[in-house]
Amino acid sequence: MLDMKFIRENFEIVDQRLRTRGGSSYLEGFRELDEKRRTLMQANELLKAERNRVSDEIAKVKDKSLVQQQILDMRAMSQKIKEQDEELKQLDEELQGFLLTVPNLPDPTTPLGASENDNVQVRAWGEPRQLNFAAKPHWEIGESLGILDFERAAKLTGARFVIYRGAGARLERALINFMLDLHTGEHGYEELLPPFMVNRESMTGTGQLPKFEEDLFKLTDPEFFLIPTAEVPVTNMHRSEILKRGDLPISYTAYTPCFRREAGSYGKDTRGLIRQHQFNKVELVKFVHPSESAAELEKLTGNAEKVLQLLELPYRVMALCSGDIGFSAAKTYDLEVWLPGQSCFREISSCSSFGDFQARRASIRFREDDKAKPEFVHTINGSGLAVGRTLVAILENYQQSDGSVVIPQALRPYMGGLERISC
RNA sequence: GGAGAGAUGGCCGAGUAGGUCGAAGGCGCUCGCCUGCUAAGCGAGUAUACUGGGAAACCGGUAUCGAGGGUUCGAAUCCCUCUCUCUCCGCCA
Repeated sequence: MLDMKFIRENFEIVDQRLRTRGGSSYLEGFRELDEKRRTLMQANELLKAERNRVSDEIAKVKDKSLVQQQILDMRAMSQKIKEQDEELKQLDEELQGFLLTVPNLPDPTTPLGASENDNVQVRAWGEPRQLNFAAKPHWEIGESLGILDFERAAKLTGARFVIYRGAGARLERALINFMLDLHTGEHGYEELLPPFMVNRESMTGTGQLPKFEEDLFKLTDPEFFLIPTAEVPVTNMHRSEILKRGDLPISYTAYTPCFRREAGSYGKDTRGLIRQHQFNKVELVKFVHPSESAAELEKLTGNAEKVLQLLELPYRVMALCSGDIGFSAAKTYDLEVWLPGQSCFREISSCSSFGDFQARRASIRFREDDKAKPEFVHTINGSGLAVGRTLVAILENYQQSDGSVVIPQALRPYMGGLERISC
């Protein structure tokens, strides 16, 4: 959420920067609504001040029969105040609802552009493997090795689900452990295992709601939402808290399954593991001091890259352009891994800084020192990595001409020493 | 699922026959004094949001004692609903 006062005082600049996301103005109607609210509010508070003053006077008088007239006057005034309160509440809700649907300001370092075609490659690591045989896509490899079963998963649940079997299930589990061990052991993150369902407030705190409800799986009675990413429970952990300066930066890593409706993506990536309704992810989340936010994004991105490097999977780092960054993000780096089976780079991690956008929504603050007023922290998060897509990358990059798949060196300890998956 | 207890400021904790309570007291913290170190002592200060004025320092208003409604001229205090926490019983991985 953007600061209402900031929008008011910098309207043109804010409007202009938001427009770099594409589409028309996001601030239509803001000024009128804001003006209306403040005008009413001033009138209303004037009445309340008067009521408080007279009520104090009444309190001082022992014999209430002497102040019958004032009591009657105040009765009428209270009625008026009540009506205004009602009207004001509506305006507040309207304004709040409005602000919740305004996306974050793109960071000045976010490249300008209209679509993913305008994203900028920042760096690349590793040489895309040249296989001396016809590379197969991962779903063919997975099915022929008997480690991925899409058909039976469709029977159990439906399209966009999978059953991992045998070495495949173990490989997924090995990746999760490998990533968590790396981030906790080498990169200084604290491991969390949060709830996989959260309430509406949490979804609003990180920006999924109110705008993107159709992307979520929702439970009723009680109303919970299945998390689309661990970012939601982990970021909301410190919702409505005031942290100490010395606590920052806070770094958490968490494995969770992620649940996404993938509404509007019908026809896209229908085959294989790339786009599932349920997938596993190890997430990295940081709460940082505003002055450290840029550096911490670089660090977190590097932490995610490290996973790919240790697995020896070639990738490139893309800076997303203003038209392609997410609703809550100010700046985003995507890590794209090379997939020989499909001859393309695919997103395997998305690392974003949010400035104080999420912190303001979720009211996550800190004090510079014990004397200082609370300020909003900055939040940063990224996948470290999407586990299913990592498995895809391994299958496609490590496939052999005989149909088997070699296990990357770094994972073998997690696979009980297994060096190769074959039929 | 059944029975009971509770939710107050950064923390602990008073306050329930409605008004002088944004809220005692303590701790913590900040500034100053004092003490040749440390500890102790003394004095002052120390919530947040919105909003009006001001370049700013700052000054004023309103709201907030789990959340939302109600009663009242006036509610932390009374009534209703909800959420959460704790204890006991049942059930359960």
